[in-house]
Amino acid sequence: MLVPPRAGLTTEIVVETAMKIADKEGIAQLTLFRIAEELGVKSPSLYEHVDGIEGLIKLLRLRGLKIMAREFQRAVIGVSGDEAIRRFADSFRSFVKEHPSLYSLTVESDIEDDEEIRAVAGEILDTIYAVLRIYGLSGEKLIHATRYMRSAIHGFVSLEISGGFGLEVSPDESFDLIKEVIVSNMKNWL
Amino acid sequence: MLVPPRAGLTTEIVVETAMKIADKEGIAQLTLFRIAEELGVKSPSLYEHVDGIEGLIKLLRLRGLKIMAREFQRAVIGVSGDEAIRRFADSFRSFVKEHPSLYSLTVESDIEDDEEIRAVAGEILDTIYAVLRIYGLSGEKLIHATRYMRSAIHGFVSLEISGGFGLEVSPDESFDLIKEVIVSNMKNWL
DNA sequence: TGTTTTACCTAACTACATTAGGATATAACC
DNA sequence: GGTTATATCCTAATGTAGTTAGGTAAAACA
Repeated sequence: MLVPPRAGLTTEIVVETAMKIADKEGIAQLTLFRIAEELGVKSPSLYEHVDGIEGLIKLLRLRGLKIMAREFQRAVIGVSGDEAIRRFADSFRSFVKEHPSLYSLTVESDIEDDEEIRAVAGEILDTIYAVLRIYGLSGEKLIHATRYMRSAIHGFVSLEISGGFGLEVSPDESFDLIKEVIVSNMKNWL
Repeated sequence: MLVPPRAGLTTEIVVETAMKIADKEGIAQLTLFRIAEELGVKSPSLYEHVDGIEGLIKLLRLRGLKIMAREFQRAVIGVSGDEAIRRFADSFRSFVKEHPSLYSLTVESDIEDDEEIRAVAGEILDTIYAVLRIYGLSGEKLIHATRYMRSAIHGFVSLEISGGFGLEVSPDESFDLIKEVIVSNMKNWL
């Protein structure tokens, strides 16, 4: 049959499709109508698989955090110290460039009560902690240093994807410098 | 008359009201209907004063940038060097806490073709340049250093307002440390 | 004072999210 | 294999928001 009587959707397929639309066409284009069209069904049918647009966005947020957690862990496996920081920063930036909309969703956590989301976010934090503990950081110092590193990297990539930097001067070079600044700050944290 | 026949609106009043709603109730509540209700008119009437929701948001973005430009300039008047950096950072954070929604609008510039917006954004950059030139920075070094400082401060405050930090460890203390890290980095920029 | 302009209105249209209820393919079971 | 049950899809209809068209009366002006 050219048009199968059932599309054979799953929550997984809907989330995957939503992710592609969000990252390729922007978050504004992410409507149930648009997703349904892409999947060859009508928008009310999606309610069988996701809990409305709100529920879908929660799933996207979780998906984004899971990908980040995985990529960050892979990035720092087998390395430590300065090189681990550089690889973490690079994998962070790569993720954001590949999934700009997904990333923006992961930031808008808004007092997240979802247990699973909290767990994956905790995994990401643990990866950072593992990297920074090599520098002798622990306790509150570790927390402050982590906040600093997250701020600098998140700040850079979020300004970058929203077009906040001019392009006459190379953003790659700026990012390289920022990585080195972070590295040197960790070597003798206040 | 209890109900005046004309509300006597101006673009200014509409923008001001929109700003209050956005910052107090969140960007999601910022609808023409909500603004009209607040002003005692019907939503189509707003089209006399602003160019739809899109035009209103552009005005809000401009308004946000103008306030920022003014506050940052005032913050660093009469001081220079380390203290100027600290005051800039503090006024940045204060603005974002007071106008979280307005701030988020200023970040989503998206290849802004608006000449006025570009001009005000340039003013803000000039203030930062003026502060950092004291450290002997110029040319590309100045650009890189500026990007670093913006990234760290923007990163911190945007993570902070979106609830990205736990509260067991004081965010104020983290921010104080970040300011000192930035100061020391400027003293011997790479 | 008469005329024009402006600021508001109602009515109506579009887009999107959502719910209710129905049809049938697919799966489960006998 | 035939019957039943469930799940997946549908159409129809509702609510909210943005927007446009066109009307009316207040305000500005000459």
